[in-house]
Amino acid sequence: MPTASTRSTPSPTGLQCRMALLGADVRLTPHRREVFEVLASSTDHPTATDVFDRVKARTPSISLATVYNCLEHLTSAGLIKQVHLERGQSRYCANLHEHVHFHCETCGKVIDAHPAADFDPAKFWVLPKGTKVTRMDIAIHGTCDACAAKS
Amino acid sequence: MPTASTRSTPSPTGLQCRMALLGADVRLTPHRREVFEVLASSTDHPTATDVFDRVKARTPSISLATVYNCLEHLTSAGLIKQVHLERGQSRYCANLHEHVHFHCETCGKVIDAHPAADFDPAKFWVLPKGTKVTRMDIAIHGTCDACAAKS
DNA sequence: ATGTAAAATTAGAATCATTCCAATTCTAAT
DNA sequence: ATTAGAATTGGAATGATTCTAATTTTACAT
Ligand SMILES: [Mn+2]
Ligand SMILES: [Mn+2]
Ligand SMILES: [Zn+2]
Ligand SMILES: [Zn+2]
Repeated sequence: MPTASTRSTPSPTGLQCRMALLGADVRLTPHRREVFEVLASSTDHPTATDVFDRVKARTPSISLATVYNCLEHLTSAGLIKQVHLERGQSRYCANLHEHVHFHCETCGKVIDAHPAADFDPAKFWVLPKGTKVTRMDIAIHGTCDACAAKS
Repeated sequence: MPTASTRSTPSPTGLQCRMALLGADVRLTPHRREVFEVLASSTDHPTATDVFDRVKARTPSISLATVYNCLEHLTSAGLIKQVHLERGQSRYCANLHEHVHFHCETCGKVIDAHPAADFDPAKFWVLPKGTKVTRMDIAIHGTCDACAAKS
């Protein structure tokens, strides 16, 4: 008869699926789980302190240093993505599908934008022969629907 | 007969042409000229302290605060561009042609990459109806020709 | 030329996201 | 139960950038 200490986790989390899928090996501590859960249930690309505040609601003892640490480990394992806009604080994103970020310069909202079906990015810019491209970082700036409507 | 203090500037600088072209109005102080000259003769996207060091060679009395100030004024007049790569220090670029930046992750070099002739960026990502795009920020990461050859 | 107000320049202090550090606590395997 | 390695913690350190308040320079009117 399973006791509290031996019961298995309630259900495979998105995190576990993700780890299996990616063959990532990070120790899955309770804190890292919490940080991931917060991020996976956010669509607004929170900063480290945003994540800190949200995790704190459920785990008041966690420290900001640990949040930074968790975000760093989850990121380098490829389980989440770090997002940079201009020189603002780093934001984090749990969406692993190929996508870019739209930033509304009026309200500050950051939303995901996915590439159209027929999109091959590498061929649109002229690079010196021999250059190897590994990754592109694309941010689109403008005004979101709601803000555009207001003006 | 023109004296040293009244003689006109030797020749229209790139900066003056640029100002006329853009209808920009910034006071053209000697420091701002120097900062612009340094940038216009660089292809490596120097940081503020890089610019500081280079200007200092010709004008040893200039301060870092002034360099930041000049870069800020030139940027907001649209005479130069500020460049952001990940969370590194801001870099600056005097190339006003539409272009993106290639960053070699091995040697750190940053080079300009211009769009292919038939390029219309706005249509490649799916954005919510009503979104207005004003600008895109694109960085390409990888290995430059020289570094790729070495490995 | 001289005086005046606005703008530029300066050194140094302040800011603030992030990283580092050293001490403590937790975890997993023996 | 021991023990080594990893995670967590609070607080200090870092470093690019911005701010401040004093000084100097500039543009313009007298
Ligand atoms: Mn995203
Ligand atoms: Mn450039
Ligand atoms: Zn908006
Ligand atoms: Zn290189």
